[in-house]
Amino acid sequence: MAKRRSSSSRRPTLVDVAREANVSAITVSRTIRSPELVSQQMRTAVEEAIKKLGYHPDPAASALASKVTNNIALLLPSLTNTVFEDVLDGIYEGCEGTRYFIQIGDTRYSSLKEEALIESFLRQKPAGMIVTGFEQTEKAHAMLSAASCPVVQIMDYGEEPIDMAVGFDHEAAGYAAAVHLLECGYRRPGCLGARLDARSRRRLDGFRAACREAGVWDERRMVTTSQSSSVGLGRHLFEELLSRDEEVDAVFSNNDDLGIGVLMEAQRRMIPVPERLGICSFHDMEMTQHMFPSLTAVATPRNDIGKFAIKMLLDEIAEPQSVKQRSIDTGFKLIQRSSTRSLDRPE
Amino acid sequence: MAKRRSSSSRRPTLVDVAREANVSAITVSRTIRSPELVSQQMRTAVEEAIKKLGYHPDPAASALASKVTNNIALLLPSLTNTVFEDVLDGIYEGCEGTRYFIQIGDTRYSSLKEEALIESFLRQKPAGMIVTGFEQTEKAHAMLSAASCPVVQIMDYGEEPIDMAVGFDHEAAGYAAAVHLLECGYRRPGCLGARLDARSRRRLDGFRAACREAGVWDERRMVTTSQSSSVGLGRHLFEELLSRDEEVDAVFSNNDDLGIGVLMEAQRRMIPVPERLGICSFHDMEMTQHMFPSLTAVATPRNDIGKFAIKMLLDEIAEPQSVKQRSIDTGFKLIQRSSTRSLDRPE
DNA sequence: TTGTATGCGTTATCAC
DNA sequence: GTGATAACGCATACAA
Repeated sequence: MAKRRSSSSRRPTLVDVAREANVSAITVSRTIRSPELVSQQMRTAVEEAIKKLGYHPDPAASALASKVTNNIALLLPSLTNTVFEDVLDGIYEGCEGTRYFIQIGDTRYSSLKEEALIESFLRQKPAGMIVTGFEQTEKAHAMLSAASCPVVQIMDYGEEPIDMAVGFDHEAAGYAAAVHLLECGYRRPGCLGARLDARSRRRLDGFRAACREAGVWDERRMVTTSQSSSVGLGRHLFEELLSRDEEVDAVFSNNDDLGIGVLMEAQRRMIPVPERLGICSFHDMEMTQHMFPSLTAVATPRNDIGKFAIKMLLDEIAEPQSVKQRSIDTGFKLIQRSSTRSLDRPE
Repeated sequence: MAKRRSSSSRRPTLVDVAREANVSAITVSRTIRSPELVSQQMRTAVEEAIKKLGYHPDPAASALASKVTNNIALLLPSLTNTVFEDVLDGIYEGCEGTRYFIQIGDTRYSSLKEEALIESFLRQKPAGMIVTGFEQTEKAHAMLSAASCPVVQIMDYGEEPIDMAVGFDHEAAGYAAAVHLLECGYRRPGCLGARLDARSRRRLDGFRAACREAGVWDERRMVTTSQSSSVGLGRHLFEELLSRDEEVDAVFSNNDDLGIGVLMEAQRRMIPVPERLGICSFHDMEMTQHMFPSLTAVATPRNDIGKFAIKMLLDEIAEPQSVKQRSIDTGFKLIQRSSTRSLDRPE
C-alpha cells in the first residue's frame, strides 16, 4: 500500500565531519574538492571522518554557495527519434563515474521551445550545456553566449560555434549519397525527406546539388513533408514519388525509417532492389544492415558525437579554455550494401 | 572562438521583489507557491513587482531551505532500447508546463548500478522518483521505502508496489502470444529471448506454460541469450533455433527487433511467412506493422505507461496520499497481422 | 492574512 | 596550508 513518508534522521554535515576530524569545515570542503591544497595529515584525518560518518555533500547547499550545480543540460529535438538514442548513450557513457547528472529537455524541433528551455535550464546554473544544431533563436544564442558555463552544439558542423561544436557536414553527406547512386549507374534519382529541420534540409540540398551537376535532376522527384519520420511515412512518400515519376530508379531517404519503408513498399510492389530501384538510407542504425536486401546507407557517428561532446564539455568544465579544438568534424561514411548496384556488376 | 564567461550582473531576489512591492519576503514566497493564502491586494502588488523585476526563484536556495528540488529522478535500464523511448516521451509530455525536470539514470540492466543510482539520486532530494520494474536490491528497496518522495515503479504489474506502480503482466502477455500461435494451428512453436531481465523472462515463462498446457512444448525450442536485443541478434537466434529443430513452425520473439530479425532471416532462407513459419513479435513499435509481411505482435502501451506514471507522481507530489489507485494494470493487446495464419484460412 | 527571526549546508574571501 | 566569518536566497516556525 501507500508508503509512509518517513522523515529521515539528520544526515551528517560538513561541520559534523570537521568536528570528528578536529579541523575546520572549510578544510573538509577543500579535501573534497581540491585535495592538493590540503596537507597529507589533514587529508587522511578528514577522509577517515568522512568514511566513518558516511558523509555526502549536499548538492543544494553547494549550488547555493557556489552558483553552480552538477547538472549538465541537454537539449534534444526529439526523444523518440532513434538517431538521438545513440548520442544520448554516448553522453551517458562519458558521464559515468563523474559527479554530473544529465538533464534532458525535449524541444520537439521548435526553436521557440528550445529558447524557453534554455532560459529555464540556465536558471538552474548547470555546469555545462549541450544543444542540438546551430539554429537557435537570436535570444537563445545571446543567452548561451552570455552563459557562465561551457556550451557544446552537437550534430552539425560548419558554422562558427557559440562555444564548442561537434558534428558533421550534412550537405556533404547528402552530396555523397547522390554521388554513390550516380556511380552505380542510376539516372533518375529521387529523394525523400521528413521533418525537415535545418540539417535534414541541408542533406537534401547536397543531394540535389550533386544530381544537378550530373544533369539528372528533376525537382518532381523531391518528395518532402513536415511530418516526423517513420517507416509508414517512408512507404507513403515512396508511393507519392512513384506517382510523380513511375520510372524513378533510385531513392535517397533522409532517415533510416524512411529507407526501410521504401524497401518494404518496393517489396510489396515487387520492384526488384537493387536492379530496378536503388536505395540509399541515412544514419545507418543497426537494423539497416540486416534488412533483406541489406541497405546501403550513409553512416553517421552518433555515439561518437555524444562521446566527444561530453568529453569536451567535462574538460572545459574542469579547466576553462583548456579545450583547444573547439569545433570537431566527425565526418560520416557511405557504406555500400545490397540495396544499390555494385560497381563491379552494373546492370 | 572560445566565448568569454561573463559573470552576469546580479539577478533580483525575493528580497528585491519584496522591497519593490512593499511587503515582506515571505509574502512574495507565498504568492508564488500558495497564492490562495495571500490577499488579493498583496498578490497583485507582488505579481507586478515580479514582472517588473523579471524575478525568477533560485532553485538551489529553494532546495536548500525546503529540502526538496524540482527534479524527478527516472531510472531506466537502457537508453538505446526503443521500448523506453515511448515511455520517456509519455513522461516528458506529462511534465510539460510543470516546474519539474527529469533526471535520467541509466542502470544498464544492473540492479547494483540501479542501487548506486538510487542512492545518489535520492541525495539530491528529488520531488519524485520513477524506477523500472520490481527487481530492486534489498537495500535499494529499503531506500525507496524510506524515501521522503513518492515513487512509481513502471513497466511491470503484479507485485506489491513500494509506493505506486503502473505496467502490465508480462507472463500473461507471453501466454497470450502462445495461445494465438496455437489457435493459428502452429504446432512446433519456438521462442527467442534476449537480454533476459526479469520481465523478459516472465514473458518466456508465460509462453512456455501455454505451450506445455497444449502439449506442444519442447525446451530445445527456447533459445535465449544475455546479449542485448537487436535485429542482427534476432537473425542469429533464429538460425540457432533452426539448427535445434528444423521443423519449428512458429516463433515468438521477446522484442520487436528480434522479430524483425527472424523475418529477415526467413526471407533470406526463403521460408514462407506465415505459411511455413508464423512470427509473433513483442511490443509492436511503429515499424512492425509496415514490414512485409506485416508482423503480428503483442502491443504494449508504452506511452501510456509513461503518462500514467508521471500523472500519478505529480498528483501525489501535489497532495500526498491523494492517489487512490496505487497500482495500475495497463494491459496489452495482441494484434494479428500477416505474419501469422488467419483463423479463417488455416493452412 | 502578514511579518520576524532563524536555519538550511556549503563556499568565497580574506586573514593568519 | 588552515581557519574565522560572512554570504548564498529561500522557507519554516512561530508570533502578531
